[in-house]
Amino acid sequence: MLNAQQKAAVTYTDGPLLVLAGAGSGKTRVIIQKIVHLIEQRHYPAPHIYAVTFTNKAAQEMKHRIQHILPAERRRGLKIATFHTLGLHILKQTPTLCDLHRGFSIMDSEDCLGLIQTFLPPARKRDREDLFRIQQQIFIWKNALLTPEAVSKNSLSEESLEILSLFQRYQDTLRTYNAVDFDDLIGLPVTMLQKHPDVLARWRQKIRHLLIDEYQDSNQAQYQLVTLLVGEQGAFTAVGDDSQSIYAWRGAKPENLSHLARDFPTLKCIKLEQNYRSTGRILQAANQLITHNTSLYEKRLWSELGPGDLIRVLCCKDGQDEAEQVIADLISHRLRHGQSYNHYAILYRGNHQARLFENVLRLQGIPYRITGGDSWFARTEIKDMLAYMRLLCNIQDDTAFLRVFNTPKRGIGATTLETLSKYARQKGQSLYVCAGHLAFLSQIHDKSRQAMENFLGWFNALRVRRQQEPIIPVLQEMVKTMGYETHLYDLHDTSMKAQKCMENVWDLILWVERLLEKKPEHDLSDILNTLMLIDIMDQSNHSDQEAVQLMTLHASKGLEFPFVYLSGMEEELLPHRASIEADQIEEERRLAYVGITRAQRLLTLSLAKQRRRGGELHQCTPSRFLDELPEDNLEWYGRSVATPEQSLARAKSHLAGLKELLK
DNA sequence: TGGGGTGATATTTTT
DNA sequence: TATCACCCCA
Repeated sequence: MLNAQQKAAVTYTDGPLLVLAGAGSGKTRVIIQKIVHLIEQRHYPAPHIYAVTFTNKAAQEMKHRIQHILPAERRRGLKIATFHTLGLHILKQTPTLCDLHRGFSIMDSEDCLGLIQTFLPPARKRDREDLFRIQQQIFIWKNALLTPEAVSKNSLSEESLEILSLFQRYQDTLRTYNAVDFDDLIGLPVTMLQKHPDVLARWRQKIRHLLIDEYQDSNQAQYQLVTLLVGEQGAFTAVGDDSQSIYAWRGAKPENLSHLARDFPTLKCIKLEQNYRSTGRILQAANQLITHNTSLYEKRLWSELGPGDLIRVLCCKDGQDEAEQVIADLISHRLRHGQSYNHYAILYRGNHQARLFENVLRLQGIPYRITGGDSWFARTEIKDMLAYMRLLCNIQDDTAFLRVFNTPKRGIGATTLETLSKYARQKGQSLYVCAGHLAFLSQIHDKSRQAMENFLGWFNALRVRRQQEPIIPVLQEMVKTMGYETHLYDLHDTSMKAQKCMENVWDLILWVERLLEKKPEHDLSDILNTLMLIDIMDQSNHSDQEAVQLMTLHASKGLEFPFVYLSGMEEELLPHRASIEADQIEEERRLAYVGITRAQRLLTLSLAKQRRRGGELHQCTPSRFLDELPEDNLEWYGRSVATPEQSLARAKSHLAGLKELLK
């Protein structure tokens, strides 16, 4: 059953609609029901409805839920995807209008960073901070939809001027590689649609209603894309909550919520304030915390679920102790209440905090699942394989070539590569293409030439087969003949590791195969691009074997769990140090808000008195956010403020204990 | 192949 | 400090 506001949001189709939905107010439900309403009641054909989310997980969840409501034939052609996937769809329709060709590659942030690195003089290559600053600036420009030319019109500092020239070179290189980065997936469609009204008209016809989840996370470029696609009449439903805006660092503009009212005068706005998720005390705590922020939209969440339990605060000695206490508590709680492990979540600010918990969980033999952290694609063997596949599809992709040409080692060294780079730059063609030129081959030593010719012969044969045969056997053949397994055994000191890597390689092939089965009309390059945007782990996560969930606060948004442990409630960690310095406490507070509102029935906060950070042992102060919670709702454990005497006494007794043990 | 030692390096969040 | 890549030796 829907409440009055939810129902209004679902059935309103007269114009642009903004739904301000507090945490746990049934936001996703509204989107799903609205899709159903559009199809069933308003007879929109499913292919004309597009729902966009920001994370794969959210998209996945939505697809999953709609499967249970709409029969397959009714939802055929319905699009539920991330913003970046939408951008990819648009690019794929008309790549040439964006200066791309069919089969273009997507490069991830790491690839892009590596690319920028190649532009810098060797002396600067090692300065990570420098590198990061450059990437960040380029990212900011791209998200403001600025071209290098546009940027150059402003007066710039010397440093910015230098970054600008790198930006220019970066963009040019991507285009010659026939590649795009993540930001291009949004930016290129926007500029293209602005320039080509006919294409825009086609897309407007195709997308008769656009639904956008977590609208507060959209950035400038994404806002532009939305306004273009929905046209003046504004056939869209945007759902968002400014209190849950936690992606400002990635360019998200929560102001986009209010910009909608400015750009669409007929915008209707509906607030959802009834929370169906959490018990009263948890909700009160969240409400009170967020009042310390200046928010764009006033709202007050309320719940009918009763007050529920107190929020517990576990004060721990250090990070290790925190992990042990939390997990001990979890174990006993589970036993006492006969709960299953997947009803528990441990949340934290940064991925590195997962380690301590992971260790203890493993020690206790408790099943757990970590979301986020290093993705599959960060693994070397996966990146290697993807590079091979990318090159197979797109021989312009020099980044892929650079990875491929000497992995495994083929006796083609730095000198040869340098000669090749020079030659290729002169010719203005890709490395792979040039590598086959006689004019180049004659310039290098016999041994290198032999190696290069062998490699090219082998790879070209694969490319020919790719055109004519089913792709999977070709890929399998490639893996078997490329000598990668031997390379792995050389690389790793244990055969165990090498075997594991090889398994990953075969898993990847398996994934490609499965994706192909699911979408038979796709070719390898489509699959590759899909893989770049979807983390394999997201999908395998669907195996719902029971396990405790570990994830960052960011990753937890949109999810809910009966029992939540929110760890690391300390200054410099939950308001993160960098955010304190950058004066971005409000975003951190929203992050805490997101964490608290994940809990349905029981929330446990934990903090450590000291924590090792880098080399040093760091004394921690409890998070200021703890002071901002209603004290009556909190129940403290172990809050003995240790005076020096107490510490001394504790140390003595500890020592005595040790002596006892030694006897 | 596997064990152990050394030295460098990291610490915010993600498509 | 803890981990990881890397290297050497058995």
